[in-house]
Amino acid sequence: MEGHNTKLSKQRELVLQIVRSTKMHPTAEDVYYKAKKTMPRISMGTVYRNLRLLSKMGRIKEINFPDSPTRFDGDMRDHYHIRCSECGRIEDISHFSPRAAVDEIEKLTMYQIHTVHIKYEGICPECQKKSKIS
Amino acid sequence: MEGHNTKLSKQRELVLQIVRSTKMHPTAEDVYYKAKKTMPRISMGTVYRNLRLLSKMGRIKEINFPDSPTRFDGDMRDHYHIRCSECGRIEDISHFSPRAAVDEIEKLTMYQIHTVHIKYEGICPECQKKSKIS
DNA sequence: TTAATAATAGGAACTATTACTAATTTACTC
DNA sequence: GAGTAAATTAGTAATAGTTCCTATTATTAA
Repeated sequence: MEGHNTKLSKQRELVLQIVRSTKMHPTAEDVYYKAKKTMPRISMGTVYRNLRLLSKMGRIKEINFPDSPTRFDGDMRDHYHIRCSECGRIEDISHFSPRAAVDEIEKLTMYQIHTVHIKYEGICPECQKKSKIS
Repeated sequence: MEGHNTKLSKQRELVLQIVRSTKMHPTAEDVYYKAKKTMPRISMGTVYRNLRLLSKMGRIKEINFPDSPTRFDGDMRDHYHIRCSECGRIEDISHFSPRAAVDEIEKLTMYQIHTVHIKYEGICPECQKKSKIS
């Protein structure tokens, strides 16, 4: 996997810059239309491929909420997200650790929270064994 | 929205029972094939529609991880999920509050955790206003 | 029992995403 | 710098997951 200093193709650079320069948590489509303003011939496939790669490179984050397309976030600092189940907007939550009580987050954001999703991702014991062997 | 005591159609009842009777966090497809064993003529559309409805009724939960189809969980008790990024399996985490340190969860599960997703869902201030007016 | 309502099976349609391919760009070597 | 290999692209076709549509069937209420 390429490091943070690897030179990126023009298209990849543009995609990264677009995702980084907004707090709107854009979808792939959003990124595509913004990119077209600078590079009218860029293709959707290129946008998707680069979003995927940048995400694997650890330079942007994917945000998946149910029933909506994947969104992307260029802010790699530790923070969480809150979505309005009515209008679908996604906003950042900062300055609070995951330990913050839901009450506190409600006060901070003025949202009426009804669901908390907490998910961990990692490598399970069996797969850890497998990768040691191979 | 119907309550917990509303009588469900046979198909809806079956879908609910299948999701409840496993800890495998099945996909819609999984549910469909299990359902066919009891009701060979049940259709995919029916399975999807009922999963969606049951989820909206608050009788089952949806689990969305990136790059994989939606999974369903009939266990409505407070608990969290952990996915292996290698093999994709999803397991439950119980007995720990969201406050549990990642370290503790690693010890408990033997996973090597590399990502924590925390998401809140609720209704934003603007939408709260809107629903008061209408 | 009839009329209204809800739910179904089956299949078509849709949306988000990925895969394919020929052409282009970039990087590497002499 | 020219030649060659490797990476990336644009454009398009294909796919997977999910939702929608329609005619039919089941359920409920009067």
